[in-house]
Amino acid sequence: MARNSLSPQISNSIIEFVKSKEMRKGEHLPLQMLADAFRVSRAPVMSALRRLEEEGVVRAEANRGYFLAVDAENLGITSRPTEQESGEDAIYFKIAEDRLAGRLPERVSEAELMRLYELPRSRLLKILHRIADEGWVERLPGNGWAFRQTLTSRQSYEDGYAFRAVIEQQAMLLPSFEPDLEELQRARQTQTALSAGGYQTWSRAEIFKANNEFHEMLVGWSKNEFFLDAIRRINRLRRLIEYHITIDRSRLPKQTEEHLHILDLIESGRRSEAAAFLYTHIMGAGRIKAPQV
Amino acid sequence: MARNSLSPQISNSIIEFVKSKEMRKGEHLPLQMLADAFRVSRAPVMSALRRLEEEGVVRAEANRGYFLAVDAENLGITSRPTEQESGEDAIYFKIAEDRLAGRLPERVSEAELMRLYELPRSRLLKILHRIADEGWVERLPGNGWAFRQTLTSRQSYEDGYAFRAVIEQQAMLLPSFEPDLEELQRARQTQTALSAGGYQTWSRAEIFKANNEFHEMLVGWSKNEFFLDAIRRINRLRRLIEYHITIDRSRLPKQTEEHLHILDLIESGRRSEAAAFLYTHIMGAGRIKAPQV
DNA sequence: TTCTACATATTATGATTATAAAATGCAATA
DNA sequence: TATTGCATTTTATAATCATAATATGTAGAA
Repeated sequence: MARNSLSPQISNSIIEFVKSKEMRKGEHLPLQMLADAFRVSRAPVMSALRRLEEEGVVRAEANRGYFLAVDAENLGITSRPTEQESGEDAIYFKIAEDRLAGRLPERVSEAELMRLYELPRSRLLKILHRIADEGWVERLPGNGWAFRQTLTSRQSYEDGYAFRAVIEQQAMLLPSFEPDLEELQRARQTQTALSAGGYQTWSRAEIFKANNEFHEMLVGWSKNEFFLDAIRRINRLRRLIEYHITIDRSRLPKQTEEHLHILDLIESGRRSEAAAFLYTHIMGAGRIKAPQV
Repeated sequence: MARNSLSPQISNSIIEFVKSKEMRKGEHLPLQMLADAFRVSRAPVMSALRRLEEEGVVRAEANRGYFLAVDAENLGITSRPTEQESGEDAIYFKIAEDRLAGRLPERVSEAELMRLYELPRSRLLKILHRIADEGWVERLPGNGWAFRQTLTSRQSYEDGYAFRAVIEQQAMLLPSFEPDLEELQRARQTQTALSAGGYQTWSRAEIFKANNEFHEMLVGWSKNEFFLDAIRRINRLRRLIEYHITIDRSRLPKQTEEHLHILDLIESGRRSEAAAFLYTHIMGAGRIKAPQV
C-alpha cells in the first residue's frame, strides 16, 4: 500500500492562500508559485487544482493553467478536514486522553500501541516523535516508551506558566524587539471582536487559537527564534491540557481587555511597562485556570 | 538482521554507576537494581555482567549473582566507546559537518541520505528525528527534509546566547530555586581542578562537558523542568556548533573564576547578585567566542 | 521567455518475514 | 524472602517488495 496523498491538504492550503491574499476572480495561479509556497513539487499542486476545478473553485485553460473562478472572499468554508491530518491528530489526542485517564500505563511497547490504535509502525512513530518533541513521552533504551509526568502533574502545569511568563516578558525586553504595526492592528481587531461578544459565540478552539496567536505574535517581535520556539513548544502542550478544561468564559472579557492594554502600552513605546504587565497577566491566568489533579 | 545489543552500553553504565557510588570490592550488584537504574529489563544487564566478568571487573557466584571484583576507584577508564553509540553519534556529527561545509544541500530526500551514510531507514530516521528535535532540520510535507538556518547563521548563534542568559538568570530568580549544597561542593571541586591547571590538560570534550554540567546544574536547582529542558536543548545545539571551534584556553581561567564566584554568591545567599552576574557571564562568552560566518 | 502538460524517474509507505534482542514468568537456591 | 538463572514470550530491526505517491526534465503552447 502507498502513502496518503498530499493533495487534499494542498487543496485546503490553496483556499487559505487565496483568501489571505484577498485574490479576485480571474487571477492566475501559477503552479510553481504555489508549489514553492507549500514547499512541495508541482505534482501534488497539480492534482489539487484538478480537484478544485471539479468543485468550481478554479477554472482551467488549456496550456495556460488555472485561474481563480470566484473572488476569494466569497469562498466560504470550502476547506474540509482531510482524513489524513484529522486522523493523525485524532490519534494524538486519543493517546493524550487515554494517558490522562490512566488507560495507558507509564510504559508501553510500540507493538502494544500499534495494536491499540491500529496503526502501521511508521505512522505511530511519527506521532510518538511529535509527542516526544513536546516532551511528554520518551523512548526507553530497550523496548518501549515511557510517559513523563508533564501531562499529569499539577506542579508541571504551574511550572509551565512560570516559564511562559518569563519567556514572554523577557522576549519583550530584548533589544531586537520591535512590533510589527500592521500585525498589531490586526491583533487589536481580533481582540476587539472577541471582546464585543465573540467570547460568547466563538468555539473553544477558536478562542484558544486566537489567544495563542496573540502571545506568539508578541514573542515573534523579539526576532529571536529560540524564544519563539520555546513558546510554540509549550503552547502545543497547553493546548493539550486545556483542551478538556471548560473555558471560563466569564474571564474572557478581562483577558481581552488586558491584551488590548498590552497592545496600547507597546504602541505608545512603554515597553518595560508592557513586559511587566504581560508577566502578571500570564501568571494570573495560570493561577486561576489550573486544573485539579 | 536484528538490532544492536544494548549490553555494551550497559557495561559502560555499570562501570559509571559503581564509580559514582564509590563502591568497594566485594559489593553485591543485584540485577533488578541495575535494571531499574538504567530503565531496562534484567536481560541486557545480565549479559553485560557476563561480559564484565570475562574482563575481571566483577566476579560471579553461582545462584548468588555478581560482585564487584575491584574497588570502583581502581577501575580506570575501562569504558570504551561502543560501536553502537559511537556510530550513531559519528553520523550525527558527520551530517552536521557536511551541512556546515555545504556538502549537503538545503533539501535532501531520505533515500539520498540512506545512500550517503549507508544506513537503513529506521536508523537514519532516528537520527533525523533527533536533529529535528534540536531544531535544525524539518520534514517537508512531500518528500525529503530541509535544513534550517539555525546552524549556519551568526545571528542564530548570538540569539542562542541571549536565550541562555535569560533562561539561566531567570531560573535562578524563581521562588522554587534552591541550591543542592552537596552538588555545589562537587562543582566547586571540578571548577577548582580546572582552574588549577586542568584547563591546559583536559580534552576539549571534557572541558565542554564540565561547562555544560555546571550550567545545567544551576538551572536544575530551579526545580522547573521547562527551564531545564530549554537549557538542555540549546546546549545540545551549542555542542554541535562549538565542537569545531578551537577553544581559546587562555579564557578558561577567567571562566572558571567566574563560575566559582557564582557559587560563592549562591552559597552566601546573594541570589539576585548571582543571577545578574550569571547573565553577564553568559553574554560575555557569547560575544567573544562567536564564530565567523 | 514563462509556464503548462505530459512522460519519466525517484521517493516514501506499508505489508511481510527472519532474526536477535529485550522482557518476563517462575522454579531453584542462598 | 529476595534474587538468580533459565525458559518462554514478546519486541524491535532490517531487508525485500509492490504500489501509489512526489519530484523533475522537457517539448510545446501562450
